[in-house]
Amino acid sequence: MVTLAEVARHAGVSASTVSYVLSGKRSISTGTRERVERSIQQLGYHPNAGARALASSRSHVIALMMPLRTDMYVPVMMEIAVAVATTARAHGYDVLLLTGDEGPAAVRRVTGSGLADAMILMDVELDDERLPLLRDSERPAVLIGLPADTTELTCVDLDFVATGALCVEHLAGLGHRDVAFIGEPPAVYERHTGFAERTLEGLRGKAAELGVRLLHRPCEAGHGPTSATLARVLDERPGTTAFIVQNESAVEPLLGALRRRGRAVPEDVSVLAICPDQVALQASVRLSSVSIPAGEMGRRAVERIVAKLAGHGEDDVSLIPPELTVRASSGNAPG
Amino acid sequence: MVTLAEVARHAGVSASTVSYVLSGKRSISTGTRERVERSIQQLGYHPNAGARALASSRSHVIALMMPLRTDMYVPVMMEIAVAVATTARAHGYDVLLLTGDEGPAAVRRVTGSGLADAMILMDVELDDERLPLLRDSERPAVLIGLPADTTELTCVDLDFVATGALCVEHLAGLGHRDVAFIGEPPAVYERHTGFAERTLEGLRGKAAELGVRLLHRPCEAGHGPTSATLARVLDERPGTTAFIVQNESAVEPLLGALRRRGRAVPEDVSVLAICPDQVALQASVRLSSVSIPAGEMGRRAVERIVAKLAGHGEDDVSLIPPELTVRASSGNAPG
DNA sequence: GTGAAAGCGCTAACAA
DNA sequence: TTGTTAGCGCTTTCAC
Repeated sequence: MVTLAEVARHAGVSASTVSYVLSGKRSISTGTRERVERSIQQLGYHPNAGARALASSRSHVIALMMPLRTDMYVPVMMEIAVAVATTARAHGYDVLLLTGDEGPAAVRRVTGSGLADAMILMDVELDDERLPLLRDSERPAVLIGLPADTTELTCVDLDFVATGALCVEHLAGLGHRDVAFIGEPPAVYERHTGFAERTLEGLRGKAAELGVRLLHRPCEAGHGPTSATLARVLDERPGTTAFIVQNESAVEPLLGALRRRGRAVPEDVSVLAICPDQVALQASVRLSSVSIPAGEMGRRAVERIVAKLAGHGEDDVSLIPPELTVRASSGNAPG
Repeated sequence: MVTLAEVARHAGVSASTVSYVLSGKRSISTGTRERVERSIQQLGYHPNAGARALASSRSHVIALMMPLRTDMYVPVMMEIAVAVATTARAHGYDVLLLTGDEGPAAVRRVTGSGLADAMILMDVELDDERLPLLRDSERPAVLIGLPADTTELTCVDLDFVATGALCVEHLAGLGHRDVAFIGEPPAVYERHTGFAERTLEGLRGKAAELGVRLLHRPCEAGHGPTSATLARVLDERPGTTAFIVQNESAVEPLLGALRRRGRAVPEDVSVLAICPDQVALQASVRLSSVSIPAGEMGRRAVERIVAKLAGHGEDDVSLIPPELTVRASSGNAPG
């Protein structure tokens, strides 16, 4: 293993000079810098991460805590993770992957040991048990998702309240008066997941405002449960002319079930999805949708973290405004 | 920040004693151990990761290198990642997430800096450019997937050759003589991804052996491309009575397209998938399938790594035998 | 612009 | 069974 001392000897300078060439924390004459850089190349030197962390009390690692639940749409999680990793690298950080199963203990372990300089938490619940720890910790943290109380916390998320409102607005504008909302599986609501409740809030608020009748039905993944949910909705509200879907695994089954009942999209019923663009585009009907900006969320989270680690950057909530793309699945209410 | 020295003082013992209580590398009297453990609790001590890594030259971190490509089925990657993280934690290791975009440089960086003790690589190509580095490195590595040349390498994978053979065998046993194989998108084959080529090898070998006619068609994701592929197959081989699908995004579109053509599954055509159980179960027809044991692959990879880090464990290829579950989508050939 | 040297917190001989 | 101590490789004051 090549050490900094060996590089220093090879370049004929002191250890501190090599260190400063690497960190750029003091000015170095061009000649010296070049000599050092050449030695680094020739010897194939890589600074030892542990030694660096010990001496500087900075690991240059960001911890990313992911849920290990399987009832959330996985590609979104993955896209966030990849965006986090990529953005972090661009800022000189590596990413440590933590799964949710350790719970608050993981927060203690990682912050306590100096394994990571900061953390990003996904899948935040409204009253998340990790939050008190985060508030007390002196290490920066960013939540992807919004808890009930955001004081002393930095959060990044899609504005789901606005998303819900936007969906209702779009459909109301097309003349729909009876709208059904096909949501995530019941467990997601029972867990009080922030995004699910906030979407509902936006939906209900705007529906009340515009005099739209709204039916909310959580829905398990798969064809069977989706058909059953649809059947129930149409029994209870035969006049339903539009569906809002926030459940990737129900999108295609719903389209199939509507077809089997002879309901044409968008002539007889409109379908509006809240999902990643990829899902909207690959569905059997090109779906009008509000997209989930997963990559953008991951990127923003890292940028917030990096700013905080650099000293600037205060606590705040950064909500990404929803964007609705009209495609082939929404149209005027029939009649 | 609480240090080991403070714990030692608090417990009235020396630093090394605390260290040995933590590592278990030498026997400690029960009384001392209890005193030390109580001090650790009371002070809320967490060993500093950097210092530990520096002194022991072990970071207790395993790097996991993931592709950032999006043309592979994401839930499988994710399931592997979660299994790796969970299993690693159970063995006292953390997981560093690397995306593929740094390529071989990431291998150099991580092994050179001692950031990680070992690495796990996913999405291995047949002639992967990271392999020479891995062979030279003194740090253990495990590949999830199989390159062309496995000498000096440790690999874990589903036995895709056997998988292909098993699929043909099952269908041939049901009397099918004309089988079409709907594969991954063309890019996957052009990249010479190990699993795709090996599946094909198993398929072709067994088909030749049993006198089954096999048509291979790569297929892009989505409804449009899948319908087009199906149309082409049925034009070229009107007698096709069975489909093998190794492409999660084509499964449901294929079933839909067959329905639209009035072909009943499994009475008119059989469909056999190579996919995770979840996909097979959530499809509109419960699919006969060979499952992708993603979790098992992640677990095995970590166990191999841990064994190597402990000194035992030699290089070898660990192939998981395929398991075919017959569900509702495969049956006797018509006629 | 550069060097010398004192740690950072822990591990693992070596001693007792 | 326990203590003493010399590093591990780097950063960063302090001095020049």
